[in-house]
Amino acid sequence: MISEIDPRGLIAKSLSEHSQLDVFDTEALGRLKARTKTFESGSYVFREGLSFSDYVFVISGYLFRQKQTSDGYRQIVSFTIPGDIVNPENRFVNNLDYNVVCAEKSSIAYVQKSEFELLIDSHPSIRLAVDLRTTAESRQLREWLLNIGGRSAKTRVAHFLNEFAARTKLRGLSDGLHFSLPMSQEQIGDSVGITPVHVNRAIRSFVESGLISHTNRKYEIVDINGFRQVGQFSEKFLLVSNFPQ
Amino acid sequence: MISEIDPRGLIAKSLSEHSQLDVFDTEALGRLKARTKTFESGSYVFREGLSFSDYVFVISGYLFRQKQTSDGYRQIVSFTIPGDIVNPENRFVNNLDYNVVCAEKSSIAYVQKSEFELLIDSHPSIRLAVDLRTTAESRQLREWLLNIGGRSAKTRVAHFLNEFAARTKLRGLSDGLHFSLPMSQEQIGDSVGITPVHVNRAIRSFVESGLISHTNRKYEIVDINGFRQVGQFSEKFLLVSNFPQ
DNA sequence: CGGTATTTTGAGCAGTGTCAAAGACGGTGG
DNA sequence: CCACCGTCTTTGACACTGCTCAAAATACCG
Repeated sequence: MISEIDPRGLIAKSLSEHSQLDVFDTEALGRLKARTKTFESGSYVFREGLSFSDYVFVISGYLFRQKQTSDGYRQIVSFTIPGDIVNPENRFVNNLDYNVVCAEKSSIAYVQKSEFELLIDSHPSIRLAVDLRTTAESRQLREWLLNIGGRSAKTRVAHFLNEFAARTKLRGLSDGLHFSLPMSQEQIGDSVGITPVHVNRAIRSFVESGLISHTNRKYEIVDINGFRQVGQFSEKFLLVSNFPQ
Repeated sequence: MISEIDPRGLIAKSLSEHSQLDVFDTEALGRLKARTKTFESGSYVFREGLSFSDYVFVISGYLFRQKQTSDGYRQIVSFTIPGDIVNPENRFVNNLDYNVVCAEKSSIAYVQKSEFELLIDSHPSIRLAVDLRTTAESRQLREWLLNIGGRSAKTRVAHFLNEFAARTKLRGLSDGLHFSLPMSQEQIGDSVGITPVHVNRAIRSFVESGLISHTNRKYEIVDINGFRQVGQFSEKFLLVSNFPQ
């Protein structure tokens, strides 16, 4: 099941989302020594505040970054897809301000801090690629802020589903119209700031109006233009434009 | 009024918030050649998507970074205080995904891209400081996401006011208890995702319960512990810990 | 196959939003 | 220096989105 995914290619693909990598860069990425580990659904890959030193790449599976209020509400602040770096801030700090939890059984690769940073230092375009990924993630945070702060419950859910479709397509993990989303409706709710009951009503309304179809956790976007419109979704925020202008 | 603020010292102070700068770093920062410009309240310093090339520092005044939905809602995604870099992503991209607007009359310093990057390249601790500021800003975005997604209207407003107090204190711009907040209640609402009417009710309730006092746009936090508790506020997220652990 | 977690649905309610108007403030021009 | 005007704050009444509680139906897992 996982075997069809090429970890090294995925990471290179992730890093070349916003700028070019050449063959030497890609090969160097392929030579990284990684220790891989599998986590069950729901298990914590990182705990907030604990220090670490390795870089962590997602090989397969989807993970959440999440924070909590003092009265127990859990807010999902982003999710990773295969190829993403879980802790890019590892270059600058040695702990995280969020927890990282698996949405499903996931496979994770650990790369030593020194080894990855040596790679970055010797390959300027890999360094740029990592920096651009970080910039892109900041943009995603701001878009989520706009989504949660400024849109209705239904629109938020549609935006979230559109984002998942777009990101997996960009990474070559789906065709952008058919995908299985390994998240409960409660987790979707915690991502967009509404209750699971309301997530359900939103999704059902999309199905009823013929925008998507949905069974178990498989989604098909039937009317992509209509669905994007409902979610006020534009994939512009997923793409950062690189120099030169 | 502005004359009591030392721009160069402020920028150094901003950059040394999360790591150490030595005298040589500070002096080098002081030698930066800057072109300064004054903007009126409400004017745009940057427009989303437009390309630029200079680094922009805030000398005095408060600015918003803001985005809009397609149906016109405006979400403020962060605000800057004097000493901040408005566009730190200038190192990697040449345009912004948000607009930058003055909350009040503000003074801005432009530093040439090449000059600032030369400085970064020759001063590793300045480079680290900039990277740490960027990391800190990502943390702030995630905290805002938690605030908007997971807390009640009153709690959000209290959290926002606490954050303003804490950040200005950290930068040496207030004592953390008395401050004038140059934002309308509508702008506060757009920051935390509620209507201005509701912001007003929240603030009034804080006044009535003796947590703060408030006239015009001057605030005094009377019961700091109580007010932090109401806002579920901890300033941990403002501080990133530097290596070594 | 049984037990558990998730999805789905309903009914009632609470927190926020909407609309509207009055009061306060601050800036401007005469 | 004052009167005016526009913007912001404050307040009230009411509507509605989204939440709570609860229970049934369905899917998942060992």
